[in-house]
Amino acid sequence: MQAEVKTDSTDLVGATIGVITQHIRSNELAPGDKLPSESHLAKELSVSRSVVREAFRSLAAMRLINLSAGKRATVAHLDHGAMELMIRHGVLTEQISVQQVYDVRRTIETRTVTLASLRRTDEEAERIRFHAQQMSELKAEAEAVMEHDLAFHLAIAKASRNPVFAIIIGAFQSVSRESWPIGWRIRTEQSQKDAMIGTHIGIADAIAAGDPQEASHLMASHFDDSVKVLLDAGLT
Amino acid sequence: MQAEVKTDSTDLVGATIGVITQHIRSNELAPGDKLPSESHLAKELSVSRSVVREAFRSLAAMRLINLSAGKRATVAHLDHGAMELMIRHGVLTEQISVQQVYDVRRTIETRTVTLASLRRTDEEAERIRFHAQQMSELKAEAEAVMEHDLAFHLAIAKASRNPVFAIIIGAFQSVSRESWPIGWRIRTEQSQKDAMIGTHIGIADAIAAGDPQEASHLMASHFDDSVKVLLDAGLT
DNA sequence: TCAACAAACCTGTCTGACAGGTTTTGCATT
DNA sequence: AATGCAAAACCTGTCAGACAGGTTTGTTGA
Repeated sequence: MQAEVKTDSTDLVGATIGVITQHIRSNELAPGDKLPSESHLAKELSVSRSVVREAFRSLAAMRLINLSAGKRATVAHLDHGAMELMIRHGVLTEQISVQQVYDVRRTIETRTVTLASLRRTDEEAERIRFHAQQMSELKAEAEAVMEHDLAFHLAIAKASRNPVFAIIIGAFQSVSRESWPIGWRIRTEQSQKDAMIGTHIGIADAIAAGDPQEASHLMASHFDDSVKVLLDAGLT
Repeated sequence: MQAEVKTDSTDLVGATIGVITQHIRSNELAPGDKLPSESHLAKELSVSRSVVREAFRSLAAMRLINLSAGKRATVAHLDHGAMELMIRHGVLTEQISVQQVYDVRRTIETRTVTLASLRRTDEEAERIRFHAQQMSELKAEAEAVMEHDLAFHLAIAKASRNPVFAIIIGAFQSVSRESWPIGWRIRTEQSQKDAMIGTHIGIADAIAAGDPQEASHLMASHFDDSVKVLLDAGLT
């Protein structure tokens, strides 16, 4: 930890953020490790506690650290929360379209499903199949189907054993949660809904069977279909 | 804008963040549009200015809004800054490996290069080729080669016309900037460096020629090679 | 030894203040 | 009436001090 914040910097908070991240780096802090208290840092850097607080808040917003009342701030585990808000903001302000999100998902998920087929543990395969089956069993309740659908895709991303994929897929959840009901409603025939759920079960089977080609092929079809459905719904 | 923050919420700042994002949404604010002033919001929500300030800071950390002294806060354009810090943090705390980042890049960039081949304007093709050529011309200066390499990949992502791809690729830059020199040093023979630069020029040509298959094939090879090189360097 | 309690510490929030930077207002001049 | 400029109003960045809770730690008494 440096003794002082650069005084020439016109941005005290920014400089303080730098000191803190540097502190994490140079002390090789791991998730869960504690950071110095606000007042301690404030004294050490000769800035007011407000400045340190705002720096902490910024880092917490990006989910780099966790804050909670009374306790010291700790280094955070990787989390998709910040990116989720970012993507949501992009869609909200019309800088990103839902179609574009789906294209990214298709690109990534044909990969995660391939990796998951190769690397999944039995528990992971079981978990993935569980969500697909729940979609089938609860098909009368749209909300429940959606949640299991989202959980299904996230479980596959996690089984890919690459946390970056899991973060990105997780970040899309909030957007997916808004577009999903539209896709469900457009599939007016029960057969269409069954087909969609069937694809999920097929993917789960392929992953369990360790068949990456079949799995990625089904995943690609699934997304092609979803994109088509959303286009039919007039969602750009 | 609501008149009051939920008082039962134990997290005033969190609630305030919610009110602000809701304000952006319900007023359909676009990038550049102004937000209310801190004191105005504080009065309206019956909280202190500190709370509003910390909420603003949080949003600014995620690059959802821009702050600058004296001016009002504005809605921000999409930006990869927040995600960049997030990924960096993940690598720093050893929750993500460089290899994993490269796998994600490979997955995404074989797609962006395909899209770029199909959608690029002439200017974009020109810009992409420019960076590849600069890599060749400045091959004595590692630093310059690296910057043009990074710019090359980002230019392709932008030419894909999907901002989400550009954000993700942009977010990896800070990590790439640290691993790149290692890959450069491992390529001890000049012929290896030339081959690597040659691949970039080949990709630029394929994009200019509108040949997505050749482009994505070359990009895949490029990443296979890079991953191999980093593995040789002992980078997990 | 162990459990309850108190002290020390920490974060969350509030108030009030002041130094600059920015925008608006209104007046004076053309 | 239009224009240019200076003052006023507004805004953010930072600071100091205060107090209500929640958390941790250490001490004391059973």
